Amino acid sequence: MRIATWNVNSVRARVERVVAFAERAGIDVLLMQEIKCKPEQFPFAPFEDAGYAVEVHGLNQWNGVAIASRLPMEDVERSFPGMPGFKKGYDGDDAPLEARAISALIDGVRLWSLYVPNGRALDDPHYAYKLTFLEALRQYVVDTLAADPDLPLALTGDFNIAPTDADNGDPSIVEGVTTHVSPAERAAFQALLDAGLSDVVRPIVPEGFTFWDYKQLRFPRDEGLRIDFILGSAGFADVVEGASIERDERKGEGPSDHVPVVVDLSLEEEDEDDLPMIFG
DNA sequence: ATGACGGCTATCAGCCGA
Repeated sequence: MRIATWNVNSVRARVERVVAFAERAGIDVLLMQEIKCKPEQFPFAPFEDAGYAVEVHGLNQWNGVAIASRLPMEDVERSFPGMPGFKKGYDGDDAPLEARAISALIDGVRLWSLYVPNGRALDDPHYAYKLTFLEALRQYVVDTLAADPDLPLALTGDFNIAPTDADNGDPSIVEGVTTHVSPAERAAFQALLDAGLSDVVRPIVPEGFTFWDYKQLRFPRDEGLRIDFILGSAGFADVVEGASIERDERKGEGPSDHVPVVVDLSLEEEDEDDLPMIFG
């Protein structure tokens, strides 16, 4: 099974690019973030024509997550237990939820497509929301793995954190000045790992960014950030047999500012591509 | 070229993104 996570920065603006990539790369499950639309606005037809069913969680023009799969999706969940909400003028507990998390069980693997809040600025309420969101996510992982320690579980998506200095090549992102690199954000990311997850891509792809700002020639200068991850439980990491960061998807006409991150899993059931061509 | 930001709507200005 080949999965990919991708912040597409509006699925309507580049649906042809997104579906073409999924087909060309042989993606079985595409976990999308920032679809920027409601379900009734989602361009289902190009996905369905390519053999993908799609589960969508979108409330308005902001955020939005979806999963396109050509394998059966079971037990779809929207938002994770304990996920906080956010809205200007509301405080803490009664703020409505945003569309930042969707999950499905596919071939026994619990996959999440997550769009972690940006944070905006260190003194912005959105920054506190980001840290609360990450702590709730950590608690979800702890509870889920306590109930089922062997579960193949993966958190995929845009975490909006550059965990190490090597993950920050953008000179406008500075510790003490901007979000994405603060000690508190990095500690929250580390706490997810301490809860029983590991970055399954980094051991295979040790270098490289997943995002380059549209501004300031960031891509040609390779001044990007590594902020999109696939974090897997032990039961997930054990079946990872390959990974890639699809840097070429930042090139050409109308790219997203993020590129896909891909992982290959070796699951017993799925061997069609490896069998000899006995039927011609 | 990988080249100076792009997507959205309560649109032609303002918000959001990282």
